[in-house]
Amino acid sequence: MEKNLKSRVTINRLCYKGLDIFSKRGYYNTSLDDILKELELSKGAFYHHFKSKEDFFIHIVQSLIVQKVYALLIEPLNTHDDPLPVILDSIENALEPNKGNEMIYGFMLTDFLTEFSKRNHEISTYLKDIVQMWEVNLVSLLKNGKVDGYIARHIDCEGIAAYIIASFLGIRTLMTNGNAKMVKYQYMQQLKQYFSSLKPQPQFA
Amino acid sequence: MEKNLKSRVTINRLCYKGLDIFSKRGYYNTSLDDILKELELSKGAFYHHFKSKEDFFIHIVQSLIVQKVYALLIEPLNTHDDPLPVILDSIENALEPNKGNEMIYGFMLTDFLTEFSKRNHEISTYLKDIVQMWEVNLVSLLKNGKVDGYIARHIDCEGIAAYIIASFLGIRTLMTNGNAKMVKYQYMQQLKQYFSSLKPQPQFA
DNA sequence: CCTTAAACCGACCCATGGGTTTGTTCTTTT
DNA sequence: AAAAGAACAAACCCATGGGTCGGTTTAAGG
Repeated sequence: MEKNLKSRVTINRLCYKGLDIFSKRGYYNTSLDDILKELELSKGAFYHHFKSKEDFFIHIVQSLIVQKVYALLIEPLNTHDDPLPVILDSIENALEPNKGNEMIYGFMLTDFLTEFSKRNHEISTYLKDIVQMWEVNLVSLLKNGKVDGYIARHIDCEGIAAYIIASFLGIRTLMTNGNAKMVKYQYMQQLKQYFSSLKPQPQFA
Repeated sequence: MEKNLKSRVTINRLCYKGLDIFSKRGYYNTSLDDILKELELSKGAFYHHFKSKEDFFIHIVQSLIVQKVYALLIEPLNTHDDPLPVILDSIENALEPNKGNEMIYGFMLTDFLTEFSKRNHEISTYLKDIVQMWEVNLVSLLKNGKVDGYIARHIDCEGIAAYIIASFLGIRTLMTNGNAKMVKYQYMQQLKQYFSSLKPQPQFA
């Protein structure tokens, strides 16, 4: 195989498998050997492509995770329709179990955020940036929605965004039991309920 | 000092300092020596009182953490008033920075839940039990509130509880930035907004 | 070809940290 | 007061895991 190509293939295999295992077992609870064994690669191979485990994970964050969050939670917001159903759909979709191999619900931003918040400031920053990117886009969409009359004028759009994000991050923690499906259903119902209170109230004048 | 008393004093010092440091730096990121050094105790002292680090933490959970959650989030629910303001108050209070020494916001249930969910099933169970205890009490209070006409009849009380818990757990993650105070304010505002949608709608008949 | 360097292997190094063991100092007990 | 055991000190053991290093294979270029 061509050298350059082979290199990229190996890097890709490492990143995908790394994200897979990291998101299942956690970053600090996963050794490099855990990943390398499954890929039948050696330490030498790894350290030829990455300068450290941390460097490796940052690479994963900035390629795979950013991309995933963007596709699931941000790109769908690029619309001029009523914001609330659009947000509901994107969240519903993001909490769906992966169609593919495993039952990883939604994605792993929450877990990583918590795991790194006390242990690695740099990685924390990258992760928080992703959340903030989501927040910015939520706020923007909501403000447009307010202009278009989909959302009551007295509502604080930044507050809504923070609340949506908080509940989304939190629901991941609750879904780690066996009752994930039920919890998700309850969550979506209440999110709808909350959203209903954000609409402009019908005028009786 | 009397032997028995001295023993209890040491155990208490270990547990309080342990919870303090664990909640700041995380369980797996804290070595026993980190704790023992601050207390000027030795490994021998520790392993005289506890059979392992895990055993130590379980002891902390079942004494200190349970007690803290109970005092902050469960005991206040023991009322027959309108549930919604009561819940609001208890959460507001639980997110308040500790009056005492440090700026630990609210408490650390979320962090520990996430940290152990993938690494220690037994401890996870104990922590989830605490959350469930909270949930049960929330549901109970909400159902009473429904009977008393404080909450609209068509609302799912289990859903409300799950949603409250999710958002509470999630807000902790967002509050780890510098803007904790602002985030908390936004969160409380939106929680109020959400709660307003749970009240029985005024009848125009 | 034959050199060169990228890609990779695997043994090794070493700091960390949970846990053990041996020994010492007290208090309690008889 | 002497034996016994609790409370602790501190040196030690050892598995784990990130990172290094010398060597080997393989593809690219002259």
